[in-house]
Amino acid sequence: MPPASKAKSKKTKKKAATAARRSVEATARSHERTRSDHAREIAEDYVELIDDLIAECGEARAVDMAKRLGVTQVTVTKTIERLKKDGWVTSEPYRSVFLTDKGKELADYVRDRHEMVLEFLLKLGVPRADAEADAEGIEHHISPRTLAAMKRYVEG
Amino acid sequence: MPPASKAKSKKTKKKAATAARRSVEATARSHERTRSDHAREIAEDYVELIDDLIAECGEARAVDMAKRLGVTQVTVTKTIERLKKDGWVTSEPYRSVFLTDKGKELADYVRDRHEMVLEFLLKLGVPRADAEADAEGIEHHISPRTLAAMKRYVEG
DNA sequence: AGATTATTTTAGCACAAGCTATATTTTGTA
DNA sequence: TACAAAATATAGCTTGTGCTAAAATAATCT
Repeated sequence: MPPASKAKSKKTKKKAATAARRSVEATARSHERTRSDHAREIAEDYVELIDDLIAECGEARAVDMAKRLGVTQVTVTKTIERLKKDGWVTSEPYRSVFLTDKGKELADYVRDRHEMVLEFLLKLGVPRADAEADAEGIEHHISPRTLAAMKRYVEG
Repeated sequence: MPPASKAKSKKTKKKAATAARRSVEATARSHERTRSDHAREIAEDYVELIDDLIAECGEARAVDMAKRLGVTQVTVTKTIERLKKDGWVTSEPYRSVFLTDKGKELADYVRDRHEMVLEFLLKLGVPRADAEADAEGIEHHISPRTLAAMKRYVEG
């Protein structure tokens, strides 16, 4: 549990400074992003997983996705419906799931980004277990420019 | 739009390698985390904002929170109810919102982490606008150990 | 082929976060 | 002090992601 309850003095001044530094509009904008991008994050996770499963097993079946994602197969099916609606995947009843071209593109991008973030954290000195866990969480929020900066750090 | 459609060759081998490297259990575990931590993220955002508003305006009112978060006041009210239920804040009808001790602790932790992540990205060479946007997204997923590594980088 | 097993679908529920429209309460001012 | 404006609350809807239980379909194995 992070909140370690220490270092609570002389905070007030810092607070005001922080708040003043960024415009209200910018704050609202980024929070808007945060809020509604949850669906996009899930799409990214699914699409990457589907691509993995096709590479490993030759096909992506709901039951395997459910196992890997730690959810029920019903949840997978429903989400797949959404992804289909949004043009990331295709699937026929009782058949496995395939990526559209758009979906493949996303999967490739997501995988590269994931690997880069992980490498970056490792090189930064984060223990492997934490690095893997954090990479899962933060990968969705890494902009192309931040990704580029990470690449420079890893390669440089 | 990130997926840039290039570099799609010789991916297949890499995919299998990636998938094999991490255990199925570990993957499921982290996805579980991803899924249900959305509520925690929102709590962190609200708590930090409430703390900011109290520091700036003397009190945290729903209408100001709504403005900053880019949502309606109704949404704020409902979320505040949830936060109250979870012990982060207190509030009386038609009055402003206050943090519990637990809420203050969280706010302090979150603010420090946010500032560290932002400083880190800036030092890494990410342009300010991107750094600020990305910090909002990734801050919730930074474990204490990754935070420590960032601190070392910034200070070292 | 037929029965069993595995998988997928359907139906129906909960909860969180979003919205609009409307009612209520507080606040500020003529 | 009463009235208008501002803020908050309530009612009721949507969407997305969870769940369980039960029905339908596909696969498998004598």
